[in-house]
Amino acid sequence: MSAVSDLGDHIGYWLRMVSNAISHDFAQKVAAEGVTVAEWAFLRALYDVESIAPSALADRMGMTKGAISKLADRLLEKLLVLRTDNPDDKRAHSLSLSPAGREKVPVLAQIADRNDADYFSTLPTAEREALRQTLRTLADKRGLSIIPID
Amino acid sequence: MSAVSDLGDHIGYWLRMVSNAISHDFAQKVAAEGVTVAEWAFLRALYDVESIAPSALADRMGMTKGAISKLADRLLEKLLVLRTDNPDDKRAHSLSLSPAGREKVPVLAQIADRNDADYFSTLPTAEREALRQTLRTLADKRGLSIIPID
DNA sequence: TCGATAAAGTTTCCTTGTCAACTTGTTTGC
DNA sequence: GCAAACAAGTTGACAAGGAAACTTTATCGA
Repeated sequence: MSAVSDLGDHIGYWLRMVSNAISHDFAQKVAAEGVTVAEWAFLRALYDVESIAPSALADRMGMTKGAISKLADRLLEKLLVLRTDNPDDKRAHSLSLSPAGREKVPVLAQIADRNDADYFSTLPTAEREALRQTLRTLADKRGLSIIPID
Repeated sequence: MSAVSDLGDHIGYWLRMVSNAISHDFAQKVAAEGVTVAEWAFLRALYDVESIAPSALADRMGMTKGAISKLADRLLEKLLVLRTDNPDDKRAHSLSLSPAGREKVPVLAQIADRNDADYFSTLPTAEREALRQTLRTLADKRGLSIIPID
C-alpha cells in the first residue's frame, strides 16, 4: 500500500476528464452555428427572462463579472443580444436577446439535446438519472443552481 | 411545453458547472504548492513510470502535444521534471520526475485526497461510488482511461 | 538508394477565462 | 450635504490550452 493515492481514485479527476472531453466535442458542434459553449449558455439563460443585469448573469452562470462583460461584448458584436441602459442607475444596464438571438436559441437547444443524448443515452436510464441527480446535488451545495429570477 | 429544452435538463451542463467549480477550488489549493491542476496531473502520471514520451503523456492526459510541450517546459523550469534525450531517435526524448518532483507528489496527493473528500464525502457512499463508476464508464467510452504503460 | 511520407516535438497565433485595478455612479453615516 | 464606503461594469495583464504550421529525424516503397 502506497502513501500516494492513485490519481484515478479521485472522482474530481474523472469529472474533469469527462467534462473536458464532452465540452470540447460540444464546442465543435455549436461552432457550426457560430457560437461557443459559454455563448450558448449565455443565450439560453437570457431566453427565460426579458432582461437581466450582467452581474446577476455572472452569478447564475458561475462566471466572473469580467468574463460576462467580454462575453456580452462578443454577443453584441454578433448582434445576438441587446444592451439597454438602466434609467434609474447610470452605472447599470441590462442585457436581453435580440430577435436574431431569440431565433437562434431553439436551434442551439436542439444541438444540445442531441449532444446530451449522444453521450448519456448509452447509460441505463436509472444510472443516467442518478448521475443527473447527483450532479444537481453537488451543484446545489456549491450554490450553482439556477435560481429563478425574483 | 416549450420547443426549447431547459438548460438544466442537460447533464452536460451540470457536469461542466460542477467540474469547473471543483477544479477552480482545487486549483487554489494546489497553487499553495506552486503548481496548477494540469501540472499536478502531469507529475502524478510521471510518478508511476520511470519515464515517458511526451506524446504518450499527451494521450494519457487527453491533451495535445503542444500543451504537453508547454507544460513540460514549465515543470522543467520549476525543476520538478527532467528531460532525457533518446539515443535511438534524435527527434524523441523522455520525461521523468526529478527528485524534487518525486518528493512533491505525496504532498499534492494529500491535497487531492482532502479535496476529493471535501466535495464527495457528503454524498451517501452508494451514490458516491455510483458516480465514480458512471464517470469511469463515460471516460472509457471516450477512450480516456488511464491505460497502463506497456 | 533516395524521394515521399510520416512521426516527434516545438512554436505561433488565437480564444477564453481569472484576477485585480480602475472608472463611474450611488448610498450611507455623520 | 458631503466624504467615505460601496456597487456596477470595464479593462489590462496574465495563464493555459487548442489548432495548425513548421523543423527535424525516421521509415517506407519503388
